[in-house]
Amino acid sequence: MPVIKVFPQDVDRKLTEVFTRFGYDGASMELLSQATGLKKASLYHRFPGGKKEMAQHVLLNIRTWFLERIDAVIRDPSLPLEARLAEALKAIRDLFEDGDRNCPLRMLSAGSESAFFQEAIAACFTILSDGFSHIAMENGLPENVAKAKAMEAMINIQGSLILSRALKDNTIFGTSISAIPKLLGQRN
Amino acid sequence: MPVIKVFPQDVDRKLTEVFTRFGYDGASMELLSQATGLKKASLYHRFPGGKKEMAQHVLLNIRTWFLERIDAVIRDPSLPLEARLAEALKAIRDLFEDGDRNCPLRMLSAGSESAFFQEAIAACFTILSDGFSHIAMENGLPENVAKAKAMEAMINIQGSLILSRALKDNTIFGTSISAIPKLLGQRN
DNA sequence: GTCTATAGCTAGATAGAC
DNA sequence: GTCTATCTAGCTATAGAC
Repeated sequence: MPVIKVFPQDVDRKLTEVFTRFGYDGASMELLSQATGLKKASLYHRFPGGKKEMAQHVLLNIRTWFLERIDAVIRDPSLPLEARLAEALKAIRDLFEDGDRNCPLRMLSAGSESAFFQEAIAACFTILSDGFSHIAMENGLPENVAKAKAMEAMINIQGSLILSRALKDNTIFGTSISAIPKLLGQRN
Repeated sequence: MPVIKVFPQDVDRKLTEVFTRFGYDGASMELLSQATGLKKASLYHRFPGGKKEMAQHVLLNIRTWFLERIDAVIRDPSLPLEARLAEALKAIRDLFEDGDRNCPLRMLSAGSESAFFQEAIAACFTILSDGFSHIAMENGLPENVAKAKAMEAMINIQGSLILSRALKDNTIFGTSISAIPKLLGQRN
């Protein structure tokens, strides 16, 4: 009989899912308990700080995801430049399920504890921004232009996701993602 | 002694403010009561459907705002084309307080009743989209291009607002708004 | 480490006086 | 039309058995 019945990574996945779908205020302990299969008292055992600590933990996992699936890929010397960006964008499509899934960073950046999460959220966006900048500079753009284009790419991702979901049309998201390589100076 | 102590338009403003700052789930009846200066029972007298009806009412007001401050301005024949767009963009800067204020449409598009509000939110975005398209076509762009550029402009507004607030840098929002006239085919 | 049970509070919502 | 007072259900969080 194992002591840990539910694996931490499964709990993490489910917590992320609930916060992403319902936001911080909408993610009740009851929902989090049902999704993870752990009773509320068990969740408090793993996260003594309660809901706030769970969300913070989710944000740390997302940061790790950005480091592994974006930053590391974009700086992987074993891949050609175009393939690195293609893989990073593939990861982003997966993260947002081609427009079906909300952005967890955005969902946690609103709500009653948003100030508490601000730093962790900004850190994730900065990883992405630096990655896109790196690509743009490798594509020959000067640093200030590369940074502006990287910001534009992030704006397109966030904005297109919102409009895709508001207008129930995922092609908005798909089109925006497809335009990013050219935006970052990639020549076809 | 007036029967109505608090004017409806003041109540509407405060309700909008609370929903915009805290989102649907974060906007408690207590917060809404304190902000409006009306006790909870009085709010229920004005909005028998409770919080859901208040948010729906807020969305109808926003739709009116878009019709008056965006649609009417953009189609105002007494103004030159560039001035119409400039005034509409000024209204948008005001609406979002140059990046300090969340988008009420976005804040209501997430949360436990998001499906209920979806149609009203999409209607507002459509007014803006049609207005931007109109400008772009008047600037000589073909319809399909105009529609794509209009969508891009809305994506830039929503995305830049999110990143401005996440990174605490309102120049992101300002820069994106400034770029919209050129995006919609305006020649300087 | 997980559970049942429950405390203590706040949520949305209502009754009825004025 | 607004209020005080209150209801019930849900919330976050904890105590203590196993």
